[in-house]
Amino acid sequence: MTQTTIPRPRKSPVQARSAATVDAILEAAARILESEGFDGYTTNAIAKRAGVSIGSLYQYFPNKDAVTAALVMADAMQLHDNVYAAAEATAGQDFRVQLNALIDVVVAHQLDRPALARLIDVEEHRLAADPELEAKHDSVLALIRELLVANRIDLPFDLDVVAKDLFGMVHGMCDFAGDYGETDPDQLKARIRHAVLSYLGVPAS
Amino acid sequence: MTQTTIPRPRKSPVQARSAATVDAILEAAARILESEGFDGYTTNAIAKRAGVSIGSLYQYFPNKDAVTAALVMADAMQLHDNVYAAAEATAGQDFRVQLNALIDVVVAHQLDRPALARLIDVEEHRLAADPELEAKHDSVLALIRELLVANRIDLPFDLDVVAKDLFGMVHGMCDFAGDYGETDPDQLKARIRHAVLSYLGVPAS
DNA sequence: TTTCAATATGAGCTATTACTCATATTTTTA
DNA sequence: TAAAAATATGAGTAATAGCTCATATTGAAA
Repeated sequence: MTQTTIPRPRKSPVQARSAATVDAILEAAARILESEGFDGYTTNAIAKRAGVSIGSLYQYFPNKDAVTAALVMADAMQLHDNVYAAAEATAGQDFRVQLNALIDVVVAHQLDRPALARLIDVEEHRLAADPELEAKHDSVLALIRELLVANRIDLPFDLDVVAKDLFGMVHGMCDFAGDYGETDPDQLKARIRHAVLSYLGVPAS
Repeated sequence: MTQTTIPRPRKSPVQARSAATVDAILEAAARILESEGFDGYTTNAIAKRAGVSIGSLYQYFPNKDAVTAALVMADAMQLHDNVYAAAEATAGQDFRVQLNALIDVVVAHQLDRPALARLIDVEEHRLAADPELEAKHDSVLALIRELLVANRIDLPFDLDVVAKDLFGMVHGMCDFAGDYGETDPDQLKARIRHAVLSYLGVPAS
């Protein structure tokens, strides 16, 4: 059964081998979710694929949801870090360049392992809200907002919700493209850029 | 356990009372998914909430996935019918009016029971592809495409993918709005209209 | 080297859940 | 009204999944 309590690691690994165990568990969990979906996503299967015993899994995670929560958090951190790296790499450049860099990161994040990304989204909703996770999300949205403010984007909407809209748009378009087996990511990216730029009222080039 | 075989009703109800039983089961399934999520979504719980025995449930559905598939299909048909009704009601009117009518339908469909809509989406992916279901989806997309063609929308993209993009955008924006607890649907609708119209290059009014 | 903490193991317990089936009740048909 | 078909019942079964715990092994500290 799934718990509703906030899942936290039971103990922190101090030696190198236990850190490797935790990593292996998370990677195995991701791969199972990706290849089997929720059906095959059992703690015994995760431990087996990770090459560790079920007992070891429960040494570092109090329950199954804790494994999932760690997976969700790792995913959020990766997106966060990539977004910030892209922003830094394009700082001071043309607005469109900056925006494209961000779009590239988000699209890549969604298209890299589409099935996994989708299931992580689902689990994110099911699990109790984790303040640390929310902070990562808010941080990403804040970055986008700042970019809009700095470039004097003027819309009849609050820029906070505009940032969310952009994120939602990109998300939704990626999901649908995946659903319909779109293969060319560049085509998709071009349309997403078009959608974002036109929403913001920025001339294409 | 979940089956991967295509779920089909075991037998069709012929008397009125059994049709009522089937309806009660599907409504109960929807309500449980909505209020408890996947955790509480068990066949025994569905039967109980529907006020029928577990045996009755399995008279009309060969397995649990068949219940879910029926739920998914009902949802798709509702959207399909509403979209076509809206198109018919605004036929011949201004393009923006027609488009707004469609947007209203899709947004309403997504916001009416947001948690349910989301979980139905998830199940839709997990279940084996049902040709009848795909046909409903394609039919909706085709309607949108026709609307674009009839109004000579000219974009550097194939109108097939444009229709999907629009759907994805609306979907994603609704989901995100729900996530962040947006309460005013009119505000959201205004932004979605803006997003769609600007993507299509149609002046606002 | 000895001691102790950290880590790893996996058989097995408990609870849950999808699903069956023998039986009972209701409705239709003849 | 009698027979047959349709529908409803729910205790029970088999399988599975989350999780524990007594024990073993490995590494660090003294």
